[in-house]
Amino acid sequence: MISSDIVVHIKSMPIFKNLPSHNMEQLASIAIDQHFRRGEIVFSEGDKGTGFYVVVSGRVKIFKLSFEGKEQILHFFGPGEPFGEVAIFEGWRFPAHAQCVNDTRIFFFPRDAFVDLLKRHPTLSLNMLAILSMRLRKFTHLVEDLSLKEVPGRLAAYLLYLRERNGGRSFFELDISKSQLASLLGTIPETVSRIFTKMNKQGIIHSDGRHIQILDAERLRCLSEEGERL
Amino acid sequence: MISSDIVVHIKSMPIFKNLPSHNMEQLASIAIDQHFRRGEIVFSEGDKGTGFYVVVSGRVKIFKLSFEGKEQILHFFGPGEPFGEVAIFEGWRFPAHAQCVNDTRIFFFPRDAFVDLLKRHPTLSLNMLAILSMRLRKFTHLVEDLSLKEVPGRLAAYLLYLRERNGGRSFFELDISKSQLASLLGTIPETVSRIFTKMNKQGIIHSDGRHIQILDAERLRCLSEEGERL
DNA sequence: CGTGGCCTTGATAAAGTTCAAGAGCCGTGG
DNA sequence: CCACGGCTCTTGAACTTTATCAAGGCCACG
Repeated sequence: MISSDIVVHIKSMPIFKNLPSHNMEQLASIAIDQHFRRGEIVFSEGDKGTGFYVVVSGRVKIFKLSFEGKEQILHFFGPGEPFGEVAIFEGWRFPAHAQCVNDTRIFFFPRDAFVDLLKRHPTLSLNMLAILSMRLRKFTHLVEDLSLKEVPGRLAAYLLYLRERNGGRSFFELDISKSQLASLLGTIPETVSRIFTKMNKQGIIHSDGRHIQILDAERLRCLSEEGERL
Repeated sequence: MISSDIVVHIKSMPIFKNLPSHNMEQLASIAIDQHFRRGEIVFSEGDKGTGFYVVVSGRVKIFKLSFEGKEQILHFFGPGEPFGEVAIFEGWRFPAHAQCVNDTRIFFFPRDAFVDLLKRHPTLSLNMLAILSMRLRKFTHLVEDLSLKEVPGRLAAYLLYLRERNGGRSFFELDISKSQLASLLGTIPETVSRIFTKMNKQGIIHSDGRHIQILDAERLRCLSEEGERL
């Protein structure tokens, strides 16, 4: 007897959208319910991947580390988002680290049972293809940012993204610490701090701790899209 | 009557590996044979994608441009390699530009017919998933390089990669111009040139034009993996 | 033999990182 | 309730890396 709780969660996951109900139950029967504390590692770069994960609640960050310990965050994943799929289709080893940012609940789907299901359900494959495509698109953006924009431009883009994610409201909260933000933007906390200060002084934003208010969205757009200088 | 030439090429493409023969013919019947001159654009960022492409011969580069015109190359694709797939599974628009580096022959596969085939052939879906996964892995590397390594480290990594690709021989040729190499490494030709000069002076490599000989592979490894300085 | 492309080299400037110090904040425990 | 230690964040100054600008060399091709 499968916990109906698990089925309910699975039904709400975009990756399993449009699947017939009995498949949801199959999935529930292979899912392994896992709980992690804030800071715990789900997997490390190079680990063998024997399946993939979907976040139920909480948040996971995927990141790379340099020799000196500098961190580059590749993604944050929240409820409903899958991660670790690359290792099941190709290469077998995880290309980066995964760590829980909060206390987090995760379903783990073992590879073989899942691939079986994929073979029998084209819908599921197409969902998966769409997810990987979306991720590729995101990476394309990240590469563009890292190589073609300077840090103020990346920060500006991120603030505009946050505004969008908050329904277009110009007043919102940072959902991550500034150090994590630095790591996401491919820089260090000091640099982020200095840029925040400058943006405040120039009246582009008003920020206090994690509270951000965008005062001059047009200016942010110029910074992010046209390489304008601070 | 389908040109048997097309079928032959399709059969040799990894993406269609393990497909039954009659599907190869179906594919051949929907493939559109295209020819481009060196320098021609296949598609531009933002264009609507109505299908995807596979290189038959020649070479295509996928890249992003900054406002000031700086170029970041994301991939080079050669014979047998598909590109432009992201737009058919998600988002509809190409996230980057595609341009032919040489005179190039390409097969174009229209979206709908291809998705049809995907739905009926799990093998094809799994091939596709593997390809997208490989690409994600490559991007992970690219992001790591751009954000976590300095330019000498990236160049070192690229030289070691070239050596590997040449069956481990320490003497080989650059397959792209140094300007293109700069663009691939996320920097500018001047910087690449200076680093080559330094590596030569330090006896790490011996290079003359496009001919490269690796003299101290261990040193290259340190540069690329341990952040050692030139 | 001249012209255009690509590559090299040097001087200079900008952006970002490192190092170091200190401010603000919060939960714990005396 | 206050003091303490441990965070994260901020700020300043020196330094490193890389980009920019400018000039000149090399070579292939017409």
